[in-house]
Amino acid sequence: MPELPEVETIRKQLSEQLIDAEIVDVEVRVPKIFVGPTSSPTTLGVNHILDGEVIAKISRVGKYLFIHFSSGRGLAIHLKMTGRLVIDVHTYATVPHTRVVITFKNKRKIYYWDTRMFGYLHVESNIAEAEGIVKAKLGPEPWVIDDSEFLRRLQKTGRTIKDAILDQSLLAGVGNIYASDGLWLAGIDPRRKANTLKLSEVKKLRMSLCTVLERGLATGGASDNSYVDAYGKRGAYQNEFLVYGRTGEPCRKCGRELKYLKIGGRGSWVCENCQK
DNA sequence: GACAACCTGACC
DNA sequence: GGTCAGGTTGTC
Repeated sequence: MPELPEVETIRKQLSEQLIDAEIVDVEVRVPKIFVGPTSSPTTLGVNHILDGEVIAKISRVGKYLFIHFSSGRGLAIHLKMTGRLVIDVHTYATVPHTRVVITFKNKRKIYYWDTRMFGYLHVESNIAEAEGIVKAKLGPEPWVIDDSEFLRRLQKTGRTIKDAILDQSLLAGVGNIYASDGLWLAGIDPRRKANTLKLSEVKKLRMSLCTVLERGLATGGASDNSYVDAYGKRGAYQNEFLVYGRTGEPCRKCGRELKYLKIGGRGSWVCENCQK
């Protein structure tokens, strides 16, 4: 599900609600999702490994979330395709696919819900260090990468530009929705080889990616499929997709039919008139 | 760099 | 029955 705007929305909401909250226990319904500090799954049932931990800060790198405890320990979280983190939406206690429940001393609860179970919560003994390792592995986010650095990175690969911007080690935070929409806004064909882009096109692409990510943030994210925010509410970016998922619908610039393509195994949408 | 794998569910 | 799905990792 979630790309940078969705994960950032959740990060903000968790921060608003749960700074200084103290954990009393963690209910593990699927052990492989709540992973212990030795990188091994925990056991089924109530787990006391985080008892007494107090949330000091919640940060995000790309699509990863880091819950920092005042002890220096923490949780590294990735929601992958269908992960949700919701606060106090108590219907989640009994609904199918709730995998982990964290309970706080003030009676509040975080439910981790995930149909496909690709996501995880990793217990980290040093969360700052864990965050640093992820940060080092990932590329910069679109609003901080330098245009010439972006160009340099794109010139090193023979892949399509679509594949390249989805590569988190090249550029962090962009997923299939914002990649598809950003390429359309920049007027660049997703099938182009990344190393054929000129500096002027790279600049335009970076700006366009920033624009669509900011639009995603402003609308509370894309709830085309299963995404909901930390309050269980849907975003609205799906109502203004530029091309994502709009097979056969008219291009918002020229009115021509948008085409569906498969690039690097992922769905892609393109206006062959506007994207070159 | 291509492709399968990790899973479940929705849709044709 | 088959294909597709917002992501990442590990294999050839």
